[in-house]
Amino acid sequence: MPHGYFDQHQHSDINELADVIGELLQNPVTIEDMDHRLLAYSSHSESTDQARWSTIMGRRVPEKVLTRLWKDGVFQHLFSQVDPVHIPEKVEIGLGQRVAIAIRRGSDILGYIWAQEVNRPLTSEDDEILRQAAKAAVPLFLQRQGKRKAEEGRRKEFLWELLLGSHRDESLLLQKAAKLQMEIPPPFLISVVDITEPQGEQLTQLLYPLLMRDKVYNVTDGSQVILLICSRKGGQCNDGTLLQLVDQFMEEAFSKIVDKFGEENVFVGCGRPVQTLTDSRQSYQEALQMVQVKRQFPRETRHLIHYNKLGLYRMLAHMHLINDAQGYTNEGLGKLLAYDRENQTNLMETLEVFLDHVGKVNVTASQLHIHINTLSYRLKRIEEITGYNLDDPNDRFSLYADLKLLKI
Amino acid sequence: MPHGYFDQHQHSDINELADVIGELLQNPVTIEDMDHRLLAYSSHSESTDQARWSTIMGRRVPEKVLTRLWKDGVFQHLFSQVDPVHIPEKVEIGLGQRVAIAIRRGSDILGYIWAQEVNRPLTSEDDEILRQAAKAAVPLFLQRQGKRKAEEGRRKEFLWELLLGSHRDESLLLQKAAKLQMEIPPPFLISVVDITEPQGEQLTQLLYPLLMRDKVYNVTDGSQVILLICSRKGGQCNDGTLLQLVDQFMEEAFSKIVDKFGEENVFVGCGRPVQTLTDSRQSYQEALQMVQVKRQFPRETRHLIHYNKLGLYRMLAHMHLINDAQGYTNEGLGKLLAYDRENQTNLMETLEVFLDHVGKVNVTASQLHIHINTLSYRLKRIEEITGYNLDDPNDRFSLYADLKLLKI
DNA sequence: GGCGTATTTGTGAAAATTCACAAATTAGTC
DNA sequence: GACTAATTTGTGAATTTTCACAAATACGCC
Repeated sequence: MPHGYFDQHQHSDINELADVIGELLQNPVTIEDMDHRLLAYSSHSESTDQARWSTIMGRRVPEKVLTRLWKDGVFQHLFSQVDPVHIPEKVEIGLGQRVAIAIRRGSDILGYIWAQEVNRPLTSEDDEILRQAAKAAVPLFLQRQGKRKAEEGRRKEFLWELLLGSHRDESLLLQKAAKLQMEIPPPFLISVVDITEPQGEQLTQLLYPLLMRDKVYNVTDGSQVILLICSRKGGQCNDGTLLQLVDQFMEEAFSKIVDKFGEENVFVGCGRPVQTLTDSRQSYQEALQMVQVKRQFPRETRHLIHYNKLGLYRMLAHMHLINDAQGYTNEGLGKLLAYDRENQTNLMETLEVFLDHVGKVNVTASQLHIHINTLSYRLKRIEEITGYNLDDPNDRFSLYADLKLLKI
Repeated sequence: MPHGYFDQHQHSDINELADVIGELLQNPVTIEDMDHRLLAYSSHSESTDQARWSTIMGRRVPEKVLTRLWKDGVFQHLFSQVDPVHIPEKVEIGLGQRVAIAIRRGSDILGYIWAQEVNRPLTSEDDEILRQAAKAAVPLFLQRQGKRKAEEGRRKEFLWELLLGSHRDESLLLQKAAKLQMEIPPPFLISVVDITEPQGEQLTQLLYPLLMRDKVYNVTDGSQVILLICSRKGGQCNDGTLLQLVDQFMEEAFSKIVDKFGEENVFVGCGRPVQTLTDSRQSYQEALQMVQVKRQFPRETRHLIHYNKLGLYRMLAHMHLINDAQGYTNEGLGKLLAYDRENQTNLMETLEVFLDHVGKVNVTASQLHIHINTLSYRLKRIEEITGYNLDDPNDRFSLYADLKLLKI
């Protein structure tokens, strides 16, 4: 019957626990939460490896190490079993030989304990120590989680306040943010991720690793997840680098979500970068507008992420209103539509594909599965019927805009 | 000393005068105003030619006859001399041999008297009769002109009312129009002709023959002439045929004006066709907007006449407002502008010419007098600097629109 | 002056576009 | 079924576009 290593006292401090484990194993120990942020590390040992050093300095496991361990299937092991996992040395990422165990409650993983093997190799006896250590850590994690939950609630409340309120007093908002320990160095922006079918909560879970890695705050609203994104290193970040960062973030996030839900169900939009918390609302509105536009024009706006590059689609709603007010209709397109209806042709589609491919005939023809001469014939026909000249930039613009407007 | 043929009585009626001349000359006589509208014709004679017959039936000299007489220099003769002009037969236009004289007061020409030579040839004695007849006609013309002036004044007043007032009661307007004998069968439209330098009055004079031929009412406002244009045959005219008619009218008018003042000084715009007098204002506003836009974008809108085909330029002012309100700027173009400034390049111009020629590289290159590979290099550079993709329709339209917006 | 970078021009080959013309196909009408 | 008109596809040649690569030129900087 095994010894009860952690029976004597309830550990009130997680660092204390780390020290106790370290002493028992006679090796350096670190404890991380589920997002690999450093929670505690044993203090007594002097010798360590590059990976542990970086983790402590950065208060988080380096990305490089994490991705490598993912690739090597270490985490998959940790997820699927209760026992410690022995990991051989991986020189390329500065990771010495070590043992890891997941801290779990039921099927949930709360965090990890890592033990190096620098002073002595770890035996199966040590595995038992780690098993018990993982159990002993659970109450500490739950306690921590409780605090965090409450704080998260207040943070989310504040985020909604930023998104919806129309504020005047920037300094008041800054104070609130500071009280909630939310660092939001400008510039930042608001992004909306909208999924047709699943609940936002599921989405958040999916994105969780990403949300943690970059400086992102989030709230959920029905099928939407709303993100506030800023750079970790505030000072050196201008609008351009923020957009780059978001691009990168979205690329990863998007592929994850699309894998799960299918591209046609996912809509992502970002408002413009803003400098003040007061302007959060503006950025949020823009992100919302983007999502709406992308639902209406999924194909045309598929590759768009940033509000500033919405181009025509930024104007479309306004143009629709103006046209309504003026009683404007594009007579050429009207005639074309009538012609299509009367003759069961599809000149309208032909025109749209043509315009969507900036007038490249071979691309258009192959897209429509027609002979290139057929296309050329149809285009001539379209010019005759509409009275527009496809070689005139303004006529092209009119047709493109009015064509898209017809879809509203 | 010559006989005073018309001394005995003041002719109160112009038809009476025509009959007296006809009897003296023993030949058919017609009297026309300066615009060749029939005012009177002698009644006694039975034999006549095709030209006279058409003139009487159409209450105006046929266009065919007029243009031929212009070409043959007959009118030039009539303008430059006080004596009658003898005109040989012109079979092709059904014009028999005749004599014509201008009715003048000082240097102004008020109208014409025509005498055919069907019953007997006209001698120099008859020329004297015509000279005296022309003199005798002057008071009748002045009297007529006086009436017309007053009526014209009331008509112009009414036109301004249509253009500027915001009316509710269509039937009231119709009544007024009827009282002024202004037939305005719908559809009609308002057009504005704007000349940079000369006074509108001069312009009206230049256009006078055209104004008379088609159903056009006009008023002058500073450097602008405002026209209300409708079809003579109201019932059969729909919007499309009206636009065609206007095209034709403008083609002729435009060439006349451009010949005189140079293309860069002339701006013509037409509002949309409307069905009710109440809507005149709308059409007028559109015509005004067109003229304004054409001043701002003379090259781009040179060939545009109808409001409905303004395309992008119809939206530009609105878009400008929206952008201002949103604080939107096209960052790509901003970068390009900065780049041009720092490196004394002209990528901006390159881009504009490229877009103005719907992406045809050879046209663009020749327009810019550069090698085609230079152009291709610059375009690649433009894409790099702006971050826009010239093969993306939305990007293209954004650049096109925002480029033109920069000029406002 | 020399150096490196940005820009322009040249060459040539593959691919795409334009155009005219002919043949085949389709659809509607009598 | 035969006829007509509209549409589609095919062929071929002249022109244009695209692309890669090399050489020449321009410009700022040390």
